[in-house]
Amino acid sequence: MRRMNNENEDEVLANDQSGLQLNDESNEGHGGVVLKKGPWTTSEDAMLVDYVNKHGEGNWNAVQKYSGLLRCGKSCRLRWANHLRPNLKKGAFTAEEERLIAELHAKMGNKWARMAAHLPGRTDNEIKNYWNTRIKRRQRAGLPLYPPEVCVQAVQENQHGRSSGGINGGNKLHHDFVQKNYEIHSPIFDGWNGSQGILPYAPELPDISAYTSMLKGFDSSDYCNFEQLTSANHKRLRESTTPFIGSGGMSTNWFYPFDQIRDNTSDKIAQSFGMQSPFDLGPSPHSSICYSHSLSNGNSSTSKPTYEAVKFELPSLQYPETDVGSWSTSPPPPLLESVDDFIQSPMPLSALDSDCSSPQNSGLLDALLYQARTLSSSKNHYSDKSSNSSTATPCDRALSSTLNKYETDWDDYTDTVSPFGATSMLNEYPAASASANSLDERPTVNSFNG
DNA sequence: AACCGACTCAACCGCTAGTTT
DNA sequence: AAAACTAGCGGTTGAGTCGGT
Repeated sequence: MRRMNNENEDEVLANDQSGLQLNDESNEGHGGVVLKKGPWTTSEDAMLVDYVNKHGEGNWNAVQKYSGLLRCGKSCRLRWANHLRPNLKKGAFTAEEERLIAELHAKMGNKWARMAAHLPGRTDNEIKNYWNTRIKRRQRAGLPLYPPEVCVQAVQENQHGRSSGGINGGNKLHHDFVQKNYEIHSPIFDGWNGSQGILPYAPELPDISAYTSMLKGFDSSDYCNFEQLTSANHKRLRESTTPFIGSGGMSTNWFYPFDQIRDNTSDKIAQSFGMQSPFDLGPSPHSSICYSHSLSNGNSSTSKPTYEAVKFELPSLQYPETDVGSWSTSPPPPLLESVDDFIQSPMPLSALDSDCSSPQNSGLLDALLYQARTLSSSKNHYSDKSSNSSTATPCDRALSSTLNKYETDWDDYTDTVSPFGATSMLNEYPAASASANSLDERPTVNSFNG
């Protein structure tokens, strides 16, 4: 296919004008012409380029009529956009591009076209493929999706946005950033029901007030019809249902069992991996920033009654970007849209703030900060090893501590000999460990068994 | 050498939003 | 206002390739 040389492509075309999905009755063009599907040949490319040169882009449905191509307009547009248009950059992504993609994805989510707009010469399809591949690799290896600098930057930008106030001064983190780095699963997203009672540990759930603070302004009635939501919007919801390791049983095994890390040493490890409440900014909340960990425990014995509500409501935290102006004052849009936009809501780079649509009700960071405040004001048995600037608020200190520790842990995490590194987690997750030695994952070196 | 599983990526499909009639 | 059309987006699929056994 893509590596098929041009000669072979033309051969295919010559030998098989009627083959290769050509006779799909459902693909008739104008005048009942059967449209071709499948790989493009060089001659088809030439025809398309010729057409575009003469008529310009757009009006793709006319291509077939005027160029003689037996392709639907859609196919032509795609071929042009992804392969034929000038200034396309081919080849592997550079490190800078990869960093930018991660950064963009942290803020935009699966908005491939928007991301492509920030990566000259790259196509949405290319970025999408890259990201999906990256997701697979990193998930298999038990690595966080986003590099630490992206997490830190995102958090800092968010914090900055908050401090600068204004209606757009809130969350710039995308749901995927939240979900994949905080691993806040929703039953919508991860088949929570099937996992109830499965997880071997029962993380303390954050005070629901953290969430309610995120949700303030939301009409509770928006959350009442979950069943309809899930069925009606099944396809769209999958967008955020990035399959995690063990997602067959869901995220059940995504983390090594909490029970196994109860001694002092392993407690630290657990904290490093954010085994506490993902919003727990106490011991090592930082780790929840980029280390995936599941909230979808479903262990009812420890889950607060509100937990389910949390899980239900989380996807509804963002409004459609068109609603930015009314973010702080208007009731939320219908849940369906809320969920969809939560999943897909664009969170443009701060440097590209023109379309910044961050709501005041910021969600993740608010929850983080709220929890930080809560924890700071309560007795903190890890209290204040961090520098306590006289001006810093407890919240700031907690966040600062979070970020610092997070960076440290990232180093540990990427340190293959570190007992706090990925190795330990992978060893607790054989499936991940078994296949973790590829590409950007570091090989597992040793095991750590607490 | 053959097999097999993982990976990559081009292309397709379904859907939605915007525009035109 | 509604229907039809068009463009674009994001998810998914499947064929080819690669690397390990």
